[in-house]
Amino acid sequence: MEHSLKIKMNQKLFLRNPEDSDLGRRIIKNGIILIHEIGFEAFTFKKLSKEINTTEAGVYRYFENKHRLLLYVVDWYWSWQEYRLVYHTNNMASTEDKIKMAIKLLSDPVEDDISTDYISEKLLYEIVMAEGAKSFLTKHVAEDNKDKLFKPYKDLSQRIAALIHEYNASYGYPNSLASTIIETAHFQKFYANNLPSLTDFGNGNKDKTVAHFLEKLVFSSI
Amino acid sequence: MEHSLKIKMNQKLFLRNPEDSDLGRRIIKNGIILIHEIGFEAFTFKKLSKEINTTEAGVYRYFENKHRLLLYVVDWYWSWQEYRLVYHTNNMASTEDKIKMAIKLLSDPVEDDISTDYISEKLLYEIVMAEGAKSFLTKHVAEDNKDKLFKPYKDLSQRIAALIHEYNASYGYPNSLASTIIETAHFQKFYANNLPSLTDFGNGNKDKTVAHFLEKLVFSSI
DNA sequence: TTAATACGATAGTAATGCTATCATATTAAA
DNA sequence: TTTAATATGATAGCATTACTATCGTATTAA
Repeated sequence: MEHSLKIKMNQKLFLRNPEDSDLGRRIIKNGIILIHEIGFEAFTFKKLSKEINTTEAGVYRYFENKHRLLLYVVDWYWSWQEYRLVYHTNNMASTEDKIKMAIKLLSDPVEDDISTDYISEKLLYEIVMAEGAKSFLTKHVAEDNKDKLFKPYKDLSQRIAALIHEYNASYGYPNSLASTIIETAHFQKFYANNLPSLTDFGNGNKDKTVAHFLEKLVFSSI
Repeated sequence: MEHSLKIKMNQKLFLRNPEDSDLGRRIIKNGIILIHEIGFEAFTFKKLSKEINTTEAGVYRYFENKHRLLLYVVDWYWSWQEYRLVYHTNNMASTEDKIKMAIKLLSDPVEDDISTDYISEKLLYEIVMAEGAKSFLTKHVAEDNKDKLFKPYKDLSQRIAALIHEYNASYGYPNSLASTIIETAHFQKFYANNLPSLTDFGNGNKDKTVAHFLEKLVFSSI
């Protein structure tokens, strides 16, 4: 049996649905590759259009601007993470195990899976680590939020918050703890790669991992 | 007695030291105001030069580009926070109290203090909340790090890590916990203001604060 | 008194972030 | 099967951004 994961994306993210055409899928696929390669600041639609043999105007027909494209791929990533969480905790009895699985899925290195042929989950993971915060650190965060552009992130966070509540209903900060887990998983990885003195995940410490750090943090406090 | 706080800034941050001239101080002062007002993406040296009645070239004589100016003010902020931490924990006997003070200083609303007439700490705090991560989320983070441009942040983090180690020498993740405290304090504030469902700090919950959330988190796990 | 410097004024240039128009190929509807 | 709609390619254009360079003058330091 072939599995093919189809994530329903918010219509406000795009002008024309990139899933529906070859050009659209090339925009997503090579957009991810190019953002990963040169960084979101240096990334332009002109450069992308050259990579995929179309014109700048061709890309603009799909996305209003590069920030919307970033939101698209970041949203896709969070939806994918939520799907993975549901999938991997489906048959689990213990809430503790479910929370541990959530931490593991957010912290462990991501490998490409077969779910979508034109999206590299591994590159997406690195993009979210390095550029993810830029999707909401803008002056138009309020309008974007009204358009529900952060829903996938919130859904994931709320799902984890619900697990925390299930584990201990008297704990006072399930939502903050959930968003902290998600942010910290990605930030600590970024630090470990780029500013390692801010972490304890040196090359010598094979036993010390982001997942273990977060597990201790979470289960001590809830 | 008049106190005047002088923070020694990394020479690589600027081409000409902005502290040394009236124009330089106007660049810093109004740079902070303008970044706060329109956001770092929309901020340009041309707009800033108009505000302070100089020319674009005039600003470029002080800073290579706007990212360096952001680094300058962010570095200033972290140095100021470290200074505050040292100052406020100076006469404390208990390590626990010192850690609580660190959390408090990073989490509580910042008010302008008299330390520097041309820098608004309150605006800086909001800039760091909304734009701070952009100072290191770049493709040139490695070179910037070599130039020690993140030293103030690291110094603050290491000082907190040292307190954590002092409190419990057997705890395995003092550096990661310290950087997590700093990041989380600012991120949770940003969320509370902009994406409140990711937090538990609604207007109704006067007793629930970022400081209390972090205190519980930290002292449960160490 | 001269020499250095800081700054204002102005110009220029490549790249960015778009918008608009027109032609053509393909697909869908009548 | 003709017609109409749609998607893409090709090209142009334009305001803004992100700089760099030059020149004259006022102020300051040697």
